Amino acid sequence: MGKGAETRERILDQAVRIASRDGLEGLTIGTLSSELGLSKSGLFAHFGSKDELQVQVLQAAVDRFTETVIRPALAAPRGEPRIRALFENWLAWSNAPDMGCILVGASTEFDDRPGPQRDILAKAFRDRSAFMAKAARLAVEAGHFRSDLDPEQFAFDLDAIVLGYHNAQRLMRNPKAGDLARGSFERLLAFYKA
Amino acid sequence: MGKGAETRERILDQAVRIASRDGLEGLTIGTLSSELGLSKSGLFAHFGSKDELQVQVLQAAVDRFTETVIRPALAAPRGEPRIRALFENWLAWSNAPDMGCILVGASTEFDDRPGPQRDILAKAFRDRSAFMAKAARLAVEAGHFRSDLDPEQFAFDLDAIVLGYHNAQRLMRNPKAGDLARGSFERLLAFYKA
DNA sequence: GACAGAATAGAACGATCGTTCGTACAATAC
DNA sequence: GTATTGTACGAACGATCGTTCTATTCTGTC
Repeated sequence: MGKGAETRERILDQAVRIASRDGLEGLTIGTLSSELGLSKSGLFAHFGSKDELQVQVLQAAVDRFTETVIRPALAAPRGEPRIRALFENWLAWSNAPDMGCILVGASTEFDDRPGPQRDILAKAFRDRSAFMAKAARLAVEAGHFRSDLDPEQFAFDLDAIVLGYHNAQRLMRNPKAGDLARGSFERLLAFYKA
Repeated sequence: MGKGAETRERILDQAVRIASRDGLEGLTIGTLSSELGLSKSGLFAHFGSKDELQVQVLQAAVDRFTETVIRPALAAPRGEPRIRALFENWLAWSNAPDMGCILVGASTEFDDRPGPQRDILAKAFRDRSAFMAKAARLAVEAGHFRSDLDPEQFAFDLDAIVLGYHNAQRLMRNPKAGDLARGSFERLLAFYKA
């Protein structure tokens, strides 16, 4: 990896952190460069525009989500175990102060503003839904879940629980957020179990 | 109502609209004043600071939510009908282009930033949860729901469904978002029905 | 070790940010 | 009708925004 790519990674690393705290629009080239000890123009040259910086930050966040939540879940056996692993990994991600916020935050920042940022997010969320739906189908095939299960509905339900957890945990600071999310999750599983 | 209060209302009205599109931080005194045909300083004088403007915009949004979603639901009979009314009003609110976004958006903008904005949001969300929990308790008393229902869990579940709807509808533009949310809602009700 | 290209710094641009100030007009009180 | 108060404006402030230059330093190649 050349020197350029190396610092670019360092930049994105810090940028994800800032964007998770202040949102993607709150991420500023000035503060980002000064926190990294770089010059504004030096940092800017890596991306060419703020839009491109935002796009790359988003892509980095999406990649990390895949690496942290999705991929480890694939190590668990198909069916219910994999779905449980996915859920727990996801809760942990959502709780991480440096990253949990960025995708949810960006999704509300850009859901009404067309552009590449929105496109990346929409694709990432649709992919995630598709992954959950597929995991549900595999659970049906494995005999863990009822065969009349609607995979898309299952994906929606699971997504909603994690969003609810995020809100209860981060905004309301509800100490029972984890218990409530798991309660909801167990009811979901109980309903679909074969 | 004096002239001052009148323009202040006009300002907040437009401000809620802008904040719903661009977020509370994206709401700018310059654009807000120019969209209203006012001078920056004239508008500014009504609030004294951007923080205070944000606080009043948030409070206005919370009040409108109460007026649009909560109060009409209270007109429905206690128990299941009231809960159904609440749910449908809430979905409609979430879909309104001018307002549905502002509370959800602001909650992710400020969930990691202490201050009066966060306080207002956290209180509003906790109050809403408490209202849902109480509605669930009334449904138990009315004999519509099982007596072993956990009101707090019910409130979490309902909250999560609407958040999931919001995300599926606004970001993913999933045309089935309404069906999915209602499917989830019916499963919730079926589970708790006496 | 000279050289080409990439990587970074520095200064400056116009625009816009939130905010302050002094002033002018409008409404209200006496 | 005058005095007082409330309401809005215009100009300007310093700070910061994203961006564009030019110049300098560093990196890797023959």
